Amino acid sequence: MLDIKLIRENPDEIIRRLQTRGADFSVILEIVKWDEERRLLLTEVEAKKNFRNESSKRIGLLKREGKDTTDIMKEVGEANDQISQLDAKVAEIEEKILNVMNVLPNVPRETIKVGTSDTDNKEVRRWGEVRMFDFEPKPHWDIGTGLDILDFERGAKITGARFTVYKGAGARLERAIINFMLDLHTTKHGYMETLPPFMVNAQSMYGTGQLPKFEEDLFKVTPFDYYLVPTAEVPVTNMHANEILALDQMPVYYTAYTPCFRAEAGAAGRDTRGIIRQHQFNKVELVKFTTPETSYEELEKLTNNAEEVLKQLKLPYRVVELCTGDMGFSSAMTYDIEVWLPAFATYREISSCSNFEDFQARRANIRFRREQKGKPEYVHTLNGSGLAVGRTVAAILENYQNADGTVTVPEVLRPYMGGLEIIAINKK
RNA sequence: GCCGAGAUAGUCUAGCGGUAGGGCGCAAGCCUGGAAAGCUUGUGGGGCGUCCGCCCCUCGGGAGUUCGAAUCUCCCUCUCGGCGCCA
Repeated sequence: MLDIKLIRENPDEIIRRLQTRGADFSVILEIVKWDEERRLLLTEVEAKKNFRNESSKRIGLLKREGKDTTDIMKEVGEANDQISQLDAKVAEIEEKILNVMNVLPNVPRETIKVGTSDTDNKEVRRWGEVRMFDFEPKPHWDIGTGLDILDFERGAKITGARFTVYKGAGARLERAIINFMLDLHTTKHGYMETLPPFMVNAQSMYGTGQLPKFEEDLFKVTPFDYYLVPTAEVPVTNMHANEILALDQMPVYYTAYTPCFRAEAGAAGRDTRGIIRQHQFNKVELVKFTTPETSYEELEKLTNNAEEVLKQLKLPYRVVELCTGDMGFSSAMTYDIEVWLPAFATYREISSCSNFEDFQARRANIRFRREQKGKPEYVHTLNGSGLAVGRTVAAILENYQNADGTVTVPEVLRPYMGGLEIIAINKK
């Protein structure tokens, strides 16, 4: 949610910056008109309410004295009719404003490169040596089925397309990665581990910006008003909804493992093979609540924390800064971390780290106080994947594959795999 | 799922048809050599305004009754206790 005061004061500036996302936002000018109309009506109806309050007090006094109140009650009755009409008009305008405000994306930070798609993204840095194979590297789905650690057919049988069964060392590898990431972030990077609900209510989805605009991307748990989480960002950010944080407890760092559920509406035909794009996948998420003046510094640190996972796994990656046209709805600035996948011969997104500034905080009403008596201000919220677990498995299978079809286990994961060094075909 | 009790400002609590009172916390002022204590004032959201102020809203959410609702009626949500079911 954008600040209506900013829109009121500088509509042209807001329009200009929003339009770098590649859509038309002249509706902002409508909002400004409605907002002015709303305030005029408010002044009018509040004067009438003042009359009603004063009159009601007098009626009380007059009745106590046993005097006649017929005339004044008639006046209040008329005022009441006008009040209910004006109130209805105000509510109508407010709804109109809110309906538009709810689907307005965040304003990109001033420094973000203007562009229309991922081809305009700016590469910030690269890390690691891309491995040269002396054999033809196989895609992770061939490696996974060859070792019988990924079972796509049974996943489809049990549930449907884009669901996969992990078996034996594959299941253990997934679990090992989760534990490794959580341990790294909690012991080295200062995050508090949380294990939130995997379903949230509509209010929480609104708070982080998934609703009302992106309902078709979510799994709804009928007949409840609950949704399966598409990312731990939703439950963890909403942990502090409607709260006022104390300055001395900030910045707040949380990490959380959750499965993520995405309908992937509109993704038909893309990444249909393998585990790159699933309806259900695991992710370890990093979430921060910061003051406005430190949020961009915290974004750098958060991104570095996610990169550290890839460094320790010795997986080559690059970091790109998303252009205005490629950024998510709620974000003001986003870094994507892309891991090298040999079979695709390209870098693929494995983490997305964003600063939402006060966009989510305003929707979810998350504030902090600088001083005991000070006015509450909105916090800045940030999050990033640290990392997507399924895609990490895919990256390990492809980058660590051997000519005989086996896969070497990255050193840092071996303690989590009972010392296993090589994943060979499942014996049972 | 059933029965009961609750939800009041940062926090605790009173009020149960006349427009939110008190305690604590916090802040400012007075007092003081300085503090504590004490006393006074303030404490959420919004609107209007020549910055002095004025007004509206807010008692879990919504609808209704009334000149007037924290208070009465109905619906819903959540919390706590008991019973039932259950990994």
